Amino acid sequence: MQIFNEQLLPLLTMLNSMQQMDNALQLTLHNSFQIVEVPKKTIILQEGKICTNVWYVVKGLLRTYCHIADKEITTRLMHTNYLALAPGSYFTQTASTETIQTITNCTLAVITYKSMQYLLATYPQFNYHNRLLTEQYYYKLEQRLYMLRKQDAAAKYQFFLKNYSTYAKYIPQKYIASFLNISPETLSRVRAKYKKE
Amino acid sequence: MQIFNEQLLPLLTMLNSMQQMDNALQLTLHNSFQIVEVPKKTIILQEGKICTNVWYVVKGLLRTYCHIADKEITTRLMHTNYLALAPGSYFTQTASTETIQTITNCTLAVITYKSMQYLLATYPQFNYHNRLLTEQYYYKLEQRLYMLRKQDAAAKYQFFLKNYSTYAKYIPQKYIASFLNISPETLSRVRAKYKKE
DNA sequence: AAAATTTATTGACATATATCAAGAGAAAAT
DNA sequence: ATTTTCTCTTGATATATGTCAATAAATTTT
Repeated sequence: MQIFNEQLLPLLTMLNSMQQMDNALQLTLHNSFQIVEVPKKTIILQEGKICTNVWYVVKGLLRTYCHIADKEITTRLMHTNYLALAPGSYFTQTASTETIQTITNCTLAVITYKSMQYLLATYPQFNYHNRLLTEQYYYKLEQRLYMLRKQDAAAKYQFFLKNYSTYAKYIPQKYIASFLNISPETLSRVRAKYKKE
Repeated sequence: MQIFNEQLLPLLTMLNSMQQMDNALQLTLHNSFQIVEVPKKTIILQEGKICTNVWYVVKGLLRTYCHIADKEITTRLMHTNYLALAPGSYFTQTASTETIQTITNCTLAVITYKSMQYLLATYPQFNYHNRLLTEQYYYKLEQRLYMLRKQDAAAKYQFFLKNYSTYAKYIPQKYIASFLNISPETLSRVRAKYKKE
């Protein structure tokens, strides 16, 4: 019996819960990953480069950010059990407009775009898992879009609390502010008001 | 040789360009569609219902809208060669928070969720096309999210002009305004300024 | 541990956009 | 064709949030 790396078990379990993977697929997938330890504040994908990896977050917190009108905007917050990538770049294998950076020290499982393409071509079944994952990430993206449409700063912050409360204390407020598309000062005031009540 | 409905040819061509479909898949897919004519301002999916169809837009314009803080917000604009659905509802087969409505008279090709699931289960290859489509729609969604982060109303309107110019004149301004997350009055002022220059 | 740097808070003020309202224009209904 | 309804425009005003600045707090570096 194959001994799987326990750090990959949550990922494999999640994929198997969608649809049991054939042994060959599961084994090859498992062996395609490489575990890496990354210190905090490390850039793992630089804007302008092509995203040729997917990073499965075993442990830790990351963010993606980009520049809009000269400002650094945090566009995504990624935590344990999340797949980190720059979708726009990864899907089309063109230069990324986003940078991916660790916030805390992280344990990541890396798989290359090439390995993924091999797996998808060799095990047609794997397209199913991939489609479901893409659908899930589409749904999450839609939730963030709805957040940006919310009435005011307080409502946006509530969205953050609801979805990221577990990790809230590890994320600098200026990141949260740009993620919510409000100024750090406004976020500070919203939080101050919250504490009072 | 199979005679395909010419109204479905652009869709089939597009899917084949991703990866040539086997004859059986192509034929079954083709025959799973039903062509319908829908008058303008018709609701084809009501908020609260489960989205059990995908509508391929042969001809015409549609929108999705939802309610945020008692206001009707247009969340998507869909035109010829687009796949119309309520992703959040369709993917999970739960009640939709969005309504889908025609703007103009439309010719639509309808396929049911059930047929799609059958095709995906019977022809594993089809998961590939589905994943690529989901990726494409993910990318478009991301573009709309970036739009909402733009500096001011004028920049948002520019996004609209760039992406929807062909259809602009058929879309009531109040729909455009809520799509861009600005008030109709502000949009009117932005446009007035544009005309001057 | 102390110094230096970064981040968060708080106040004062500026500003883009929302809201309200009234009239003009366009589309739909009779 | 005329009336009715809906949509768009334009002005006046309100307001939430951005910007600037100065201090406080926290984090990082030496």
